[in-house]
Amino acid sequence: MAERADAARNRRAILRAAEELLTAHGPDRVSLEQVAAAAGVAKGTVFHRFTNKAGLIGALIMERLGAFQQGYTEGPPPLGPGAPARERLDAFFTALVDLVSRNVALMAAHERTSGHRQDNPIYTAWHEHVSGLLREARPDLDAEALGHILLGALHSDLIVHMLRTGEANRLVSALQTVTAALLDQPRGANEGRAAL
Amino acid sequence: MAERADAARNRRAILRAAEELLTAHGPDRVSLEQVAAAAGVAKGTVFHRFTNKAGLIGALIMERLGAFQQGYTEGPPPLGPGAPARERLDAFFTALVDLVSRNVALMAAHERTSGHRQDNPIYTAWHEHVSGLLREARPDLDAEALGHILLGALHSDLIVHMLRTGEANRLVSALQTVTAALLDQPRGANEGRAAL
Amino acid sequence: MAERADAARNRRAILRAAEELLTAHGPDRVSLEQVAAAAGVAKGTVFHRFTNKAGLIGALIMERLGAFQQGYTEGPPPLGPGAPARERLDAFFTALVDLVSRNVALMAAHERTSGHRQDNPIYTAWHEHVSGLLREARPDLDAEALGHILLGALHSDLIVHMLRTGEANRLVSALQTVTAALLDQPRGANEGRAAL
Amino acid sequence: MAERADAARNRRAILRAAEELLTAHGPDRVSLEQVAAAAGVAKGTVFHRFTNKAGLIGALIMERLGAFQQGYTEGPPPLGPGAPARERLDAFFTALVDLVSRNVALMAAHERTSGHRQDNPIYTAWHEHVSGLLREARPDLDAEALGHILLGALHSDLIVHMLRTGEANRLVSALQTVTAALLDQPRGANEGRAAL
DNA sequence: GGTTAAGCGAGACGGTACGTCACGTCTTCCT
DNA sequence: AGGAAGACGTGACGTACCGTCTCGCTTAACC
Repeated sequence: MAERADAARNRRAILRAAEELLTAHGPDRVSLEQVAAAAGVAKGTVFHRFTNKAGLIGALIMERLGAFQQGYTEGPPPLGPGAPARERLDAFFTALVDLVSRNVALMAAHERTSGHRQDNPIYTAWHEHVSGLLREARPDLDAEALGHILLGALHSDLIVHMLRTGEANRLVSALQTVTAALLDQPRGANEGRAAL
Repeated sequence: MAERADAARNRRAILRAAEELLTAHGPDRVSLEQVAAAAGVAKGTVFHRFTNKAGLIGALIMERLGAFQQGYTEGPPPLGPGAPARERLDAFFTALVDLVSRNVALMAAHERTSGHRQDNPIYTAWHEHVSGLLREARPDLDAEALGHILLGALHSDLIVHMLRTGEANRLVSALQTVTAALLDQPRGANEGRAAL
Repeated sequence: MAERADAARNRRAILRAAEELLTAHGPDRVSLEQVAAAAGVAKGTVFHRFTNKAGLIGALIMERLGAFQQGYTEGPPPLGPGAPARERLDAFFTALVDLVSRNVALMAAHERTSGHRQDNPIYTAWHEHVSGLLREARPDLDAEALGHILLGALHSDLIVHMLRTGEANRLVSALQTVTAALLDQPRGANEGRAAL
Repeated sequence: MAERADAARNRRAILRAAEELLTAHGPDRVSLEQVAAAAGVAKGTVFHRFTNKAGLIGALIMERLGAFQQGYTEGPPPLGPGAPARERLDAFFTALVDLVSRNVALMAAHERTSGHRQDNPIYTAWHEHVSGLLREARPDLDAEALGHILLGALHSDLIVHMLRTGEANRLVSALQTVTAALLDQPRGANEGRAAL
C-alpha cells in the first residue's frame, strides 16, 4: 500500500524538526518528545515511524548521504568511474570530508546512537568503494584494512577538531598524502615486516 | 589526611565490580546501581568517588593504560627512545593495538561516555608521541594531521571488527605499511596536490 | 439489506473470541486487538461492528441476559405474573443471582466499561420490575429507593466474593430475608424516623 | 528514617493537586502527568510516591475517610459505642451517606481503579462494624451477608443517581427502613424459605 | 450470468497515558 | 568530621491501547 498522505506529511515534519533541533543542541540534549512537539505530532507517532532515536537519526543521515552514493558510483569523473584510481580516491576524500563537515552534528549524533560503524550500510558502501580503488591500483596491498584506516579519518570527533581551527583542508591533504604514498610505494617494500 | 582504609577498600571493590560488569555487558547495559550492588556498596558511594559513569570508566582506563605511558617515553628501545623513528612507530602501533585489543570493552565504553577524543589527555599524549616521531623523520609532512589519521585506526569499533575474524595483526601490518610508505615517500612528491 | 454472510460470520467469531478472552482474563487485560486476532479478524472490523470495548461487552451481555427478560415479564409463575408479589420477588432474586453468578466475569467487565448503572436499560428494567412488585405489596414504602438497595446486592464484586466460598445461596437467602422483613413490617412502623 | 522535608512537601502538593483535578474531571480524564504538573513536580515523583493511579486515589480516600473510622469506633453515641445497635446503625448510615455524598467523585474514581471492594481495608472495617451491630441485635440472622447488602447501597453510582435529584435523604430513609424491618422481624419468620 | 455500488475487511496511522529506568542529589546516620 | 547509605526528584524512553482513516475486496442485488 502507498504511504498515506498524512503519514508522508508527518514524516517530513518530524525529519525537519529533528534536523533542526539535533544540529542546534546535539542528540543527548534533544528528547524525542521535543522533536514530536516541534513537528506538531504526538510522541507515539515518532516512535511508530522511526522506532527510536537511533532510527530517527539514521533516517536523517540516509536522507543527507543517500544522494552522495550516486556521485561516486555513477557520476562523472574524477569522482565517478572513468578516472584513474588515485584521482578518484582524492576526489572521493575531498568530497566526503566536505560532506561530513557540512553535517558534523548529525554525523556525531549518528555515531553516538548507532552501533558499530562497520555494520552500517553507508559505511560499508564507502569502504567497498575505497578498498576497491586501492585494490585496483595496488593489488599487492591489504586494501581492506587500509580502507578502514583511511575512513577512520572521517570520525566526527576528528572532523570537529579540524574544523575548530578552520583547517579541514589539512585533513584532505593529509589523506591524499597517505594515498599517494601508498600508491607510489615500491611493490614489496613492506614485505618482511608484515610478519611482525 | 590519607585515604581512610574503608574508603580505599570500597574504591577497589567498585573498580573491580565495574570492570567485570562493563566488560561483560557494555556500558549502556550496566547501571551504576548495579555496579554499587555488585561492589557491596551504596549508590551514593559510587558517585561520591567517581562523580559519574564517565568518571568511573575513566578511572578504569587510567588504571589500565597508565603503565603503558612509561613504556614508550622512558622504556627500552625499540618502543622507548634510542631507536630510529620508524622502528619506534612500528613498535608503538604494535604495542598499542595489542593493548587496546586486550581492553576493547573498556575502550568502547570510554569512547561512548567521554567527549571528544582530542580532549582526552591519554589520546593527546599518544598523538604527541606519534606526530613527534613523524616530524622527526619527515619534517616536511603535516605530522599533526597524519598522526590523527593513524591513531584513528585505534577506534574500538575497528578493533572489534578486526578481532571478530581474529585478524588484529592485519591492522598492525596495515599501519606499518602506511608509516613505511609515508617515511619512504620522495620528499615533495605530494606538493602540488595539497592545494586541491 | 440483510446482514451479509461474511459480516454475520465475523460478528459471531468476534463475540465468541471476546467471550472466551474476557472470562479468562478480565476486561482490562484484554485488548480489542487480541480479540480481533483470536477471532481471525482485523482490528478495524471489531470497531466497525461494536464501536468500542464497552459496546462489545454490552453486546455480549445482551446476548446472555436478553432471554431472561422474558422469563419474569411473560413466563410462568412464580417468576412470571400470576403469583403474589413476595413469591415473585423471591423467585426473581433467586434466578438473578444464579444468572449473574454464571456470568460474573462478563458482568464485572460490563460494570467497569459502562457508565452509571442506572443509565443501563437492563438495570432499569430490573429495577422497574422489583420496585413495581414492592409497590404492589407495600404502597406505603419508598419502593424506588428500596429497589436500588436490593439490586445493589448484584454487583459483581459481591457475587464474586460470595462465590469464592461457594456461598452464593447465602446471598439469595439474605435478600429473601430482607424482602420478607419489608413486606411483613407493620405499616407505618418506620414513619417517625424517615424525617431524620 | 523519618520522611524528608521535601518529600513531605511534595506528597502534600501531589495529593492536593490530585484531589482538585480528580473531583473536577474524573479519574479517566486526568493523567498523572497533569497531576504532576499541577503539583509542580516531575511525573516520576508521583509514581515513586504512589506507584500508580490506583495508589494515588487510594491515598486520597484514606486521607478523607480515615478520620471517620474513629467516629464510629470511639466517638460519642449514637455513632460511637453506648447506644443500642439500631440507633448506631441508623447513625452510621446517615453519617456514611453524608460522607460519601461529599466525596462522590473520589469514591467513584476509587471504585474504578481499585480491585474488589471486599479486599479494601476501609470497606472491610465498615462491613465488620455493620455486621457486628446486626449480629448483636439479631444473632439469628446472617449478619455478614446482610451487611454486604446494606453497604451495597453506598456504591457511588447509586449515590450519584440519588444526588442528581437532591434526594440522598431518601436513601438514608430507605436504609433505615430496611434495618428497622430486619430488627423488628419476628424471629424465625424466614426460616423455611432459606432452604430455597 | 455478468455488472456494480455499497457494505465490509484490513491494518497502517495518529494520539495519549502509562510505568520503568537510570541518573545524580540530598539528608541523615554511622564510624 | 568524613564517609556510607539509600530515599528522593527528575525526565527520557519505549510500550500499549484506543479509535480513525483510507483503500482494496467481496458480495448480493439488479440487469
